[in-house]
Amino acid sequence: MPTIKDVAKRAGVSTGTVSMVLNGSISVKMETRYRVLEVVKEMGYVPNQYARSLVTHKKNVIGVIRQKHLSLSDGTRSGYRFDEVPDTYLSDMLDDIVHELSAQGYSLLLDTAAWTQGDDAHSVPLPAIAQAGRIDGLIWAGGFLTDAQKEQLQQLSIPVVTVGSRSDVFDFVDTDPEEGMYLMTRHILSQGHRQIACILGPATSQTSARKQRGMERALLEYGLNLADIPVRQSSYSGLGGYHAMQRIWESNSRPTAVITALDILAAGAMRFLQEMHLRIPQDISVAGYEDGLLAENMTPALTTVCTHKEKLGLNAARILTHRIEHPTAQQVKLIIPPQIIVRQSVQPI
Amino acid sequence: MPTIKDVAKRAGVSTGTVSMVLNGSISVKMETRYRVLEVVKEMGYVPNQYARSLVTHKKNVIGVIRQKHLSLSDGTRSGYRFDEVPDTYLSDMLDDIVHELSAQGYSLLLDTAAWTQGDDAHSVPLPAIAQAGRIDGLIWAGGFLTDAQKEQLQQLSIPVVTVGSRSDVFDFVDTDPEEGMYLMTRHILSQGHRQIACILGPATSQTSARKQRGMERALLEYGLNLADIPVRQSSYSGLGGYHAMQRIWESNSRPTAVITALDILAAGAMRFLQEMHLRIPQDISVAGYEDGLLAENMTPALTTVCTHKEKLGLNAARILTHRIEHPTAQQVKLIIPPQIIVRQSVQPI
DNA sequence: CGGGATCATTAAAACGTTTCAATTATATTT
DNA sequence: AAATATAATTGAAACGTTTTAATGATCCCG
Repeated sequence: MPTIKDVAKRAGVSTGTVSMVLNGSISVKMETRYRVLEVVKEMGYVPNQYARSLVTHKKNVIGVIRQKHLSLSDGTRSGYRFDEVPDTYLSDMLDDIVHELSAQGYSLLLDTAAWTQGDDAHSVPLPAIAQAGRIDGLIWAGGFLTDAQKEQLQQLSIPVVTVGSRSDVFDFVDTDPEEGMYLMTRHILSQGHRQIACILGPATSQTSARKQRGMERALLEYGLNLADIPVRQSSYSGLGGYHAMQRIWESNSRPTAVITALDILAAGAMRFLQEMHLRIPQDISVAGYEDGLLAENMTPALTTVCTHKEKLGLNAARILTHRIEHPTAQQVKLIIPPQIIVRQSVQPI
Repeated sequence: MPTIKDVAKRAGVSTGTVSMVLNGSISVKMETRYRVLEVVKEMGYVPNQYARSLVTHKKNVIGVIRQKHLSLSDGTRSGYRFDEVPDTYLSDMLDDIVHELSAQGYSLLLDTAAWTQGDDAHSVPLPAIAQAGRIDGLIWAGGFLTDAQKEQLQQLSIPVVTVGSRSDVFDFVDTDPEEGMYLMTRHILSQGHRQIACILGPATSQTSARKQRGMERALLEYGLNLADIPVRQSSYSGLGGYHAMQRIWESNSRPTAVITALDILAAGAMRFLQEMHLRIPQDISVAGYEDGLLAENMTPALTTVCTHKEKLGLNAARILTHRIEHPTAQQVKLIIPPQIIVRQSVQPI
């Protein structure tokens, strides 16, 4: 692997000159510029990023941290503590983040902050990628930040953007769960449904709580009260949705529409309902939330709320690189509006 | 951000000593060791990885490249060229790769090799992460390697492991599409089905071709011939599956079982069949392939082939780190056996 | 043709580590 | 107590870049 010295020697110039050629400095004669470029190509020389960043303090790397909430009890993916961000969340955005960042000349260092149920927020160190000045900026896709985490991140003194949760100090881009659920509930109500049931996420989920608020708002507009309709909480899994629906059913509620906090909950609920020989949507309507792969491919196709996750990723990347160049700009707070996607699982009564 | 010099000065020793303490060298007095460690903690010193790697040539970073096949024609995700690896492929493994690597002290640099339909394999450079000695090893999740790509990778002269495709020079871990499809076809046949239809992936997909071979093998064992049953090719999407099923139907085939090359194709096919008012599995059985989120959450739950993608990721990481420590060991060829997952969408005739 | 300007190039320091030969401190033996 | 062996520490070079002050060319104009 040739170094800049090899190139310099072969081209008969100093390393400084080579460096200037490669960094596009203006004051180098055309003639030598071409000669150097020639040699560079010939030897297949590529500058060593690490050596470079040692002197420039520019790393051209940004870090992405997702947080994973491991439940001590079962070790499966279903047990969350603060599960703002279901597992698929980051995966969907990663593509766009990578793409946007690499277009801007950044590479992406990925790590997971594992978080076990017993852990005190203080005792969880940031992943190694955030340490030791390896990155120019950080995308935090780890859900709600505890105070301890916030402080840790601030001490890195690099730009941070939070995606999928909000922050009072960092730039963020987030969805709007309250609004999304408000829209969906209103949609259902506008179709004439009044006997409504609801399956939310686990009690610890902030997102779920926000969705509940949105739902309540819509209900009130129609003169209904959240307290009057059956609401069940469930872990974010198909089975959870199934059981939640079962419990609703066994409490003798006979809703004409079920609103869920996630597509996968809707899928579980639908399974139960179909086992009860109900037809969807003729006998009962079911709504999802998220608009992932599941929603458009199941039968009947799911009427759901699209959160536009691709936009989250893209924007997080853009905001971050912008912030790196403008460290003192005002905090950016971007909220991507949700959108109702009407498919087949919801029908007027 | 304190450097090793700061620590050395404060602890009243030389930088060499601090370095030795931190790297666990044996010949340093307990007393000074403690003093140094004290100061390190006190100042929150973390060694600069890049400076370190400059001298040790150890980067503690491994690269992951996924390949993305953009179709010029439509720009959507449905148009692949060599779509060995559907988009979700890497996402599912990434979790395990990250986890395993970080357990071994490595970080993960992620990049995408975008590949547009017009491109000549020669003209596509490797992503930046692979260049300039930034990584100790590379996980290639990019599908089938062209000769040009193979050569490029070899020139990096770092260990490479290929996941989801096989190679004659690099270590690889792969699924066994032929075997999986063989098992599924046999399963279907053993349930008494003889009128079978099949929906494969696009013609350019090597994986799909391998599945076809497996299917053929099973058919032959039962005295059937691939030529006698309706086979359609489709892009890997729900809509593709839908249309493929439609074409089969309109050719007046009336199979009792449909075998598909991917869960999402099965989902599309099922939608069409349900629109024809057929009940699954009572009237017709449908089998998937992959066992992703979709399979277990749709209704009826999909009988499918599990490819154990988590194992792919985990093993790719392990093989790579092992190879880094034993550069001369024999080529590792790991094939993860597929497994039939019986759910509800297939029923004896 | 001499003398400033301007342009092009270089040499050396700096970035933050590790490593190793050389040095100094400490323990052991006679 | 001197001589030797061993343990602990240091100083400086090296890794591959960029950057800047200084030097060396080249140009233009009177």
